Amino acid sequence: MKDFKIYNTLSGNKEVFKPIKFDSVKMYVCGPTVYGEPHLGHARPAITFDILFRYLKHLGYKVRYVRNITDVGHLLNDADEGGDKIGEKAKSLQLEPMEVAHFYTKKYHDAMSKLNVDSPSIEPTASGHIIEQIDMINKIINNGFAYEVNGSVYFDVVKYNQTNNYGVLSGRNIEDLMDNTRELDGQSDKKNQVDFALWKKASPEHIMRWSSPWGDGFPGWHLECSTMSCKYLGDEFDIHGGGMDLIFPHHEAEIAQCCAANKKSAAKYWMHNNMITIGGQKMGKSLGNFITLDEFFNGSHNKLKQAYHPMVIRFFLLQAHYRSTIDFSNDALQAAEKGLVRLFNALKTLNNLNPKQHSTIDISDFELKCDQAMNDDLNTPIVLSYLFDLVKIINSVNEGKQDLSIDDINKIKALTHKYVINIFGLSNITQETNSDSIDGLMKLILEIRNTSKINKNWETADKIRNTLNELGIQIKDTKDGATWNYKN
RNA sequence: GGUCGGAUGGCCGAGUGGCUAGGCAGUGGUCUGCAAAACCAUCUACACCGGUUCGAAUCCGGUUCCGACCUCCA
Repeated sequence: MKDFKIYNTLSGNKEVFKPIKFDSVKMYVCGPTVYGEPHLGHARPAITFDILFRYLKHLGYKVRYVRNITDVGHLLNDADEGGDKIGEKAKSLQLEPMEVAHFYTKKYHDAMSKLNVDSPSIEPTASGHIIEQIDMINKIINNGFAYEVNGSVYFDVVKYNQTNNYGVLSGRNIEDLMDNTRELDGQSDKKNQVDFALWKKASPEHIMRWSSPWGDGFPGWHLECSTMSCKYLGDEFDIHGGGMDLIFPHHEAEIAQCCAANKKSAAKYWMHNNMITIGGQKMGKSLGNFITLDEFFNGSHNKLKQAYHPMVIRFFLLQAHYRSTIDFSNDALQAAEKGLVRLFNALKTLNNLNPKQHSTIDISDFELKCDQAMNDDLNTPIVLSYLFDLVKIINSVNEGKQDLSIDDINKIKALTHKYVINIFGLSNITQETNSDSIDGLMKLILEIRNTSKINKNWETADKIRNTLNELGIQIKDTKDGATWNYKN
């Protein structure tokens, strides 16, 4: 437990993880804005931090994991007007904004559930914490780090930076930011371009709005995470996670808000997953190449050659380290699918191995090696490589080329269950039959085929094999007779 | 333009100053009436140019290319 290292964006180094309270961990991860179909980009942080959540629990910590739902329509463009995503969607569909948010929240939950992402401990919504956000704004104003103009409230970054470091996380310095920030393309109420909104006055046509001491409006787009993490995890908590694209400005602003309000910088460890690409290209709304999770699951996108089981996507993501970019392509996904099937076939084989008196192969250090890989900043691809070494061993034993004792078989069972099922959250994608009548039918058909084979009636035997194949059922002739399974 | 990261074999993707990552594909084999499946074995590598070192894919410098953020995004 003491050797668990994670990469902290704050320091730029791997650090030994030490929770603030010895036996419990408090973590916060930025969740989705629910205005559109959940897509591949949502899967990466969800799965990365699901693995972390599971691993921390496995290490024996009590974990409180908070992941928000952003259901407040923040401005598309912080500079001035521009619509908000949820509001725009609601207008175009002629729906109440909360109908839009609810619809996509449900879709997100469905997709996460298919990916076997565990539900976090708390999943708060931004709209449910308007009062808390207003309170936090007041704190920041009272501490002198925010100002009100025309019904909007802005964070005074320049003033904040005199006593704090705006840029601790992202490594930016304020002078560069001042130089680089674009010319205002409209009149802005902000004192400086680097300032960001804590509260925005709602224009008459803005449909998502709440009343506040500064008039009708809506909270700024960095505030909810600061507010909700403080509310449920305290002013100081252990881990804050999210995608790398959020480092600046979102997480930088969160730190500033928390310091300005509470004089404490919120999280001790900041963890960021890298992005995904599709065919080597960044996936993004603006590029129009994003593929929704549903499209992956049913193969309906024109860039996909087939449907991919959610577990294939999960497995595929685990084959890369979370801080590397990962490229999605049909070739890579098909490779992952085969690898996943092979892994689970071996686990099935493992249950039927004949133990011998002594093992001819030493498996004693596999668990240690797996643990070490996980402790090294969640190196899931290395763990998988060890698991595939075990696959090879299991198959060799099954072939009679190696022996394993009952003790060692049980050790392997425990180890694979711990990693494959509990920590990685994978499951078998091969369809198992669940119908007695199908089982009986197949048994009959295979018997008839076997009789044909004995009688050297190849025509009938092959017809059975080929027809079943066309129906999606694969016959496998083995030494011990024929078996069958559904093709994926 | 500023800040940061990357370039690994046919594809994906780890890693590291000397010791085979792994998956998929390919090739060879086992099995089979034939095939498929399954299993076993195995080939292809570290962008380019210099430097440090007994030794570099791994460290340092330079070059080229790619990407991320700076603007909504996971």
